[in-house]
Amino acid sequence: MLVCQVRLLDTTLAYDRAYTYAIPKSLEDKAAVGVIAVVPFGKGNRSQSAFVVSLWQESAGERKPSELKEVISFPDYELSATDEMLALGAFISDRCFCTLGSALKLMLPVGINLKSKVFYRAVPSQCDHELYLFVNQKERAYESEILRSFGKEGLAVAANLCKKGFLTRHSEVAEKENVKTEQWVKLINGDMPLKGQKQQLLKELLADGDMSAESLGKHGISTATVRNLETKGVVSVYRKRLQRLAYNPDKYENYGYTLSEKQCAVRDNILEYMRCGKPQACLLHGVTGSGKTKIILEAVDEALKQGREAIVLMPEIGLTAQAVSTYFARYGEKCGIIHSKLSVGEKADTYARIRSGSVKVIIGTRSAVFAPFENLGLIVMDEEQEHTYKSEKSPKYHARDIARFRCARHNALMLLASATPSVESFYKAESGIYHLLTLNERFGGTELPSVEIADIVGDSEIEKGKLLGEELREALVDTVNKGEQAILFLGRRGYNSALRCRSCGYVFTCDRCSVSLNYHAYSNEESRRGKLICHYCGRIEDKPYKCPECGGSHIGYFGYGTQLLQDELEELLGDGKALRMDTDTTVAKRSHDEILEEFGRGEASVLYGTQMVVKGLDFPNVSLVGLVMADSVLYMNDFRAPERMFSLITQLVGRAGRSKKRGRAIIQTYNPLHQTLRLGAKQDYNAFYKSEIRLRKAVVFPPFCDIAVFSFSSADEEELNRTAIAFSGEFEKGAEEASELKLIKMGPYKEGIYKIGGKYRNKIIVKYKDSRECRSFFRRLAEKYAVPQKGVASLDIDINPFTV
DNA sequence: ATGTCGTCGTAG
DNA sequence: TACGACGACATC
Repeated sequence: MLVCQVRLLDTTLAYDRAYTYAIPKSLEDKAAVGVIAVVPFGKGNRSQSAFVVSLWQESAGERKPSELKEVISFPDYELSATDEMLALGAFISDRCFCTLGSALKLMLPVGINLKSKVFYRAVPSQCDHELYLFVNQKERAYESEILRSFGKEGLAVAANLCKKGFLTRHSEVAEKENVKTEQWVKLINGDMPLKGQKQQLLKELLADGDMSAESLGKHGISTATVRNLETKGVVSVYRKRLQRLAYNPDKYENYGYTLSEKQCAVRDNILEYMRCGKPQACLLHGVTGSGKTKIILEAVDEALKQGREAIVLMPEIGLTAQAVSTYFARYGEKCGIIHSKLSVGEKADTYARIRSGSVKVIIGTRSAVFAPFENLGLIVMDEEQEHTYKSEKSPKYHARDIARFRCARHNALMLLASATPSVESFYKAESGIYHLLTLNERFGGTELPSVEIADIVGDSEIEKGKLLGEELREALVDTVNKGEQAILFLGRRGYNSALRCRSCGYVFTCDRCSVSLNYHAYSNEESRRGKLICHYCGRIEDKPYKCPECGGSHIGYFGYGTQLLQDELEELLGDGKALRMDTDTTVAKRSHDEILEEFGRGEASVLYGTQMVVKGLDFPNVSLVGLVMADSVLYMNDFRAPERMFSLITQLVGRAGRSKKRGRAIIQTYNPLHQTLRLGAKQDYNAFYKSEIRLRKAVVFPPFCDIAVFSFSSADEEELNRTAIAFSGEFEKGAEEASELKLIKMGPYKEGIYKIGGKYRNKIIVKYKDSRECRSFFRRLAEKYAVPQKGVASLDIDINPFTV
């Protein structure tokens, strides 16, 4: 008897383990490790989808046949989990405390629906119940249809009718692969004389190659015309898997370059790592404009030359269209793209092209790290410090960890690249875990823009409540008059939790954590309302009446809107001169590009907005960049705030440094002496890193520890507190018993935004050093709490989150 | 999550 | 005595 173990795709942690099933004789030849199986599960034998993880022959006497259920089917998907996928899934579920199924689903080609569905069938009988007649009308009446037509009680009635024998209940796993095809038309006999105008046009169009029926439609050719010519034997119609190329390779120009001596040296190092046959990790620290992209291209070339594949990850594809075009120009058809804004069909196409071996290079965002290559030579992470590499949805994996795992398995190179590496990665490079390669020369002799820190304390415009201080206003007017362009960056919109003295700019910070205190104006909890709270140590202070620095009593929040800036810019420069780009204006897929193209054509003088304006955009006519309010970034309650500030300044400065003329960068702040700003202005990463790592070490933050955040949520506040306190107690007990793990627990704290979507949220923060023992301790807790149960708030675990 | 089974309470 | 509600329990 052939027997297999499977892991379910849809489970909760509580019952996430291997289950053993017998394989019926008729299915034996389809069984293999990694294939998807449909199995009956639970008392009701609901159909569930699962991956086969092991397979063996058992002699008949070994166990009673009744002990095992049988596999229902092995659906014919063109996919099966490789050993690597299964191992990676186990790795993810171990680190992220999620089920193996949810980890494996990350790697599943998109467009496959594996959800189990319940349906009813009518038993031929004399029953005139409304619901019976409804079910009797169709082959299968799905639970969802009954729910739609009869509401909730319909399901109860259905259960009743089953009991009485009028209906039978079944379940199935949807086995449809979501592959879309479209009609294409081919010219097969061009010599035949044609009369009609439309027919002539069709022939001409097809002379250059096949076309889809849809695009023929755009030329005014109806399906009737096509069908007519098909019957005459002039054209043939066939169905083709929809190929939706998000980017048309034709429109990209090849990008020629030569490497400097220094760049060659770095390149040679990288090639050496790629040729050594062992897994390697390397941090390429290159200042803006030092030619990192060229080096990455050479590394990709090497992977292809070795007959291996490469993945190049970018923080956000929509913002790096220029970079993407470089890859398309160079690798053409061998290049594919994966990111979250692609449609299901587009992703399925790309996966299919990877599987067929025609795509060797994948450019993409976080999820592209799972691209199903089987002979990887290289994984690049550009701008490796970016938070977009960490998933915000469970499983909350970090692409860097996945890259490390895959590179280890493929003896490949993990190449992290950045102008401002994360403190963690630079620390690893310094300690010799990663090879450190540095490019500190800008090529082409372009000069770094001058960076000016504009002190806005006492600025007459700012005191009037304006966002643009005297210096920045002047510079803007000057730039526009010269016919040049400017980019303005605003901090996060409408986020105003830090308190500031309006007279001297003093920001209220927690002296134990050197982060800003959060002012809780509208806390739901009496004891916190109107108080200043530190989210790291939990300390609570009364709202101060006067500034401890200057004694002034004008104390206010940070916070401003883009609208205000719009008004100011219009007043200053005239209507239609400023273009806004933020999440509100860029919900549509193409909108980014449209805005950027408009700006690129010079239709506006100023581009302003949040994060997106600072990403790798090259506009040679931009000679001024402004950071409207540095302080809002600096005092976000997060230990990574300085790191992000530094990175932000670097990127901003980079935007103004692309032209022949020397650019200017102006940073408005109430804290002109803040060290991060000063080092940022000087673009002295090494000094910044040194001071930052010293601080992290002193207060024990990553890389000197790991951080686990246990977040609870519940619609019932009482239940939330009960759970968090119970968990907290249990945690302390466990931590005491295993004191060698050196766990430091903080909290429970209320979440900064206490209520979201009707749910109250709480969290416990734990500092620890990752180890197998710690993970198994956490897992024990997770299995107990991260399971939906009545009277207990639900738990979510985030390991090393980006913001704490 | 989700079905089954057993216990308990209330109406008949 | 009978049926429904609710909680414990297990999921190959």
